[in-house]
Amino acid sequence: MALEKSITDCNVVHEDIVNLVQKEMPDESTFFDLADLFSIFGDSTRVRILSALDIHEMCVCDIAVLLNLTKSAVSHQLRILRQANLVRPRREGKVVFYALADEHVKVIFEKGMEHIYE
Amino acid sequence: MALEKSITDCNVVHEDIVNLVQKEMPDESTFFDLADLFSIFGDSTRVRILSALDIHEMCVCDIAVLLNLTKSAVSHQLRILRQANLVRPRREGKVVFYALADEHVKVIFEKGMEHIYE
DNA sequence: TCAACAGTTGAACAGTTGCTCAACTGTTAA
DNA sequence: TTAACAGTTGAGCAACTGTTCAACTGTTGA
Repeated sequence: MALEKSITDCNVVHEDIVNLVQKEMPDESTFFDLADLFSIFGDSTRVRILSALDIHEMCVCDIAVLLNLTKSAVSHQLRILRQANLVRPRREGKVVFYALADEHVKVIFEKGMEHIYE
Repeated sequence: MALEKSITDCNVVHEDIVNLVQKEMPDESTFFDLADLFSIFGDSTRVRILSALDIHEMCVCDIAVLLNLTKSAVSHQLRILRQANLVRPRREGKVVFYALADEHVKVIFEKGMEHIYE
């Protein structure tokens, strides 16, 4: 694939490297998906919710009290987490319990921790 | 530690669970650090830069041409990546080469991919 | 049937963020 | 010394995001 015409004001300094990297790199859409996933982890409120649910499933009120947020704020964030398949709701009467959807969350967490504490 | 007075309009529905989770959860500052790290991965431009550098070290011009961005835009993003210790600069004459700082980046990437493609 | 409460939703607002632009620094080569 | 070019930086702007507020739905129990 040829290099697209650049909007930059500089010459290609190392065309061989650019071509190599362009050939090896994943599809552009992959990066949008990746960025979307990581930006969900990029908010401390959502990360705290995920961390809490990693310990025990909780209802919206529990989370709100634990993190000192309004039910509304929690619910908005849970919607985002739900849409990303990171949490799973379970209704029991008036109460909706949320739990982590899978193990990936935990692993991504741990890798982030490792980077911070080195 | 006692539960802080909640701003929510709801009663604690499951006080035992809230207390358990509160006891087990990491420090609040941990979540700010984690969110800061992940929000860096939460932008497709930065993710693309990191992915490119994962294949080969590159100078600012190379990256700009590859991703069809201005040098300025790339430089701004590289500063953010530098400050987070995710990339490392190496000057050679007029040219500054950037490379990934460590292996964590790669691992965090891969875990993100795994979640997307399941 | 209806009051009470858990949870959801959409609009609005404040704060944040990524890019552009223009001016700058640093290095090389003539 | 100075022109040329790689890269950096700060201000400004447009787009995005998280919270609040108010109104809503859904379920329970009296």
